[in-house]
Amino acid sequence: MTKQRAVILEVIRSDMCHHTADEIFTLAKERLPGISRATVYNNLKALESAQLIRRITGDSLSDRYDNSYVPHGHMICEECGQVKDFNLSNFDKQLSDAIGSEFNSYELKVRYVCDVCKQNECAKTAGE
Amino acid sequence: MTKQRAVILEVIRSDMCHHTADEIFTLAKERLPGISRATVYNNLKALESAQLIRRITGDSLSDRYDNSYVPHGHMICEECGQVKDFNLSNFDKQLSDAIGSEFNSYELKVRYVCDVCKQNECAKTAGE
DNA sequence: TAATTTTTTAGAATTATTCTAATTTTTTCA
DNA sequence: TGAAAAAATTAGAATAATTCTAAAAAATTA
Repeated sequence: MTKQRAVILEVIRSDMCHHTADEIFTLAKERLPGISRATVYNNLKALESAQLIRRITGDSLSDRYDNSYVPHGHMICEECGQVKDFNLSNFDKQLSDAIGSEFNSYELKVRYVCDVCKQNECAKTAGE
Repeated sequence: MTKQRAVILEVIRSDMCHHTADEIFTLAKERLPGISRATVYNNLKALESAQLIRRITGDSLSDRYDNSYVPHGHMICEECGQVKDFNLSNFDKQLSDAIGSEFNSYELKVRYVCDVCKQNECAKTAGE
């Protein structure tokens, strides 16, 4: 665990946001000005192999990183892009039944419009 | 519906594979040698907006396209990369309950090892 | 401490995708 | 039908995320 790796992990754990590699690079740079982009990418990979974080793909152009390795759902607001976590009870069992096999992990993303944006939408529509 | 768009849609519908944009470009080129990459990308977007196909993100570096717009699960073998479809019954209800809101779509990917690869793995292990 | 291994760094290279501007095709409707 | 307008296509340049490379630095081992 080098100091670069420690800082990267701290950045990811410091809030509930699901940051992109580039955001993590920027945040890590505040504490370790000399850090290089390649180091961030290398360590994100290493941390995922070590099951300390989880990569979540496909929300935007760039991948994001979750501070928990345990699979769970992500709900993504289509208006503001905010990502929240959620859980389904007994989902592992349900999933292995459905695919007829054990599995290693899953990724579940739901696209919706969050309450705040829903209100704004109504406001916008009403104003027209 | 231009002839380029028709060919792209045919390519996607011609088999059960979930092709990448680049594969679709190559396959479309066989039938329409002058077709351009930009046309493929433009039309994949247009076809998705028209709800005729669905983009699936994050399986590999490049996005893939599904010949059905209706959300369903994808099970991805971690060894050979093959993608299969699967369904969960009553999943829509379960999902909206879990997130406490209606949603627009979801994406569910399960990583596992398919039967064929599982056997090969055993064979490999046994041979060592 | 010396030797070896691992990590980091800066920047080049690669890959997927988007953008641009010119051209072609399609559509509209007089 | 045919001129005008709108939409789609093309080739290639531009962009953005990520990976690669080779040299330097740091950490580990003996």
